[in-house]
Amino acid sequence: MTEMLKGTLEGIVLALLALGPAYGYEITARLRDQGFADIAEGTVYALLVRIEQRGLVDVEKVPSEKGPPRKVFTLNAQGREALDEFWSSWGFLADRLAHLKEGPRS
Amino acid sequence: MTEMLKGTLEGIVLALLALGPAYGYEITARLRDQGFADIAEGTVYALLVRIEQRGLVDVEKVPSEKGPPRKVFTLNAQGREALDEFWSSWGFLADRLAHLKEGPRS
DNA sequence: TACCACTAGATAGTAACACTGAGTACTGGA
DNA sequence: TCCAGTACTCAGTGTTACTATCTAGTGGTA
Repeated sequence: MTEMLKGTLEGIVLALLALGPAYGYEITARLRDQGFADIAEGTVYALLVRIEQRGLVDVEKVPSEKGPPRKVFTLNAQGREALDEFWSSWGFLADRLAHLKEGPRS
Repeated sequence: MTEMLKGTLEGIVLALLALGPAYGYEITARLRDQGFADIAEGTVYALLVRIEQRGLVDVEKVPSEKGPPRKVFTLNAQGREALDEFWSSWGFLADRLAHLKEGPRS
């Protein structure tokens, strides 16, 4: 399972960010709500650093009433493009897998 | 895309083997037929070594009319169990992703 | 004969990614 | 004072697919 997430988790986070800006801790919480209960915080933050460095998100520091300032991530144009590519790849894979699961004609 | 295959490719190969015994070269060809055009031969052989070492397949050497002897892989009980687990994990992931793609209620 | 294409498999080294585990920093309540 | 919750960071690890190269056997062809 953990291996299956590779590459996919990034797409999932991009999809979450497409719904609106969010900060790391919040994204982790949303992932848990979505059923991904056992994804480590460290994993999410590392992923966010990656997509920031690749320029897929805009970042803004926002002070928090509780705890250290939040790093709010907003999906930008490049990020939306990456998300589209992700959905395309995912669609291909899901389609192939669906064929394999029942009746592999062709 | 190549990252998204991690973990998934193993399941795909197990699913192919569930259709009947096959050897490496044949599996590579089948993958290409299935649309996975750019999967390197070396990748498939390495994967087959892994699933053999984990005891998911039975192996038999069969002489070939053309070229060196073939290593024919047959999915065994443990392999079928692993395949079931794979479909279960895949089902979960595909379900979550489908929710995310359109209308993320919950 | 010499060479090439096809079949068939093995292997060493690399990059990407998620995980573990620990740490820093700030707030408010018991 | 200590702990729980919020919020982020970082070093080190294991798995996996990729690239590139190599060995080996058969048959066809220049």
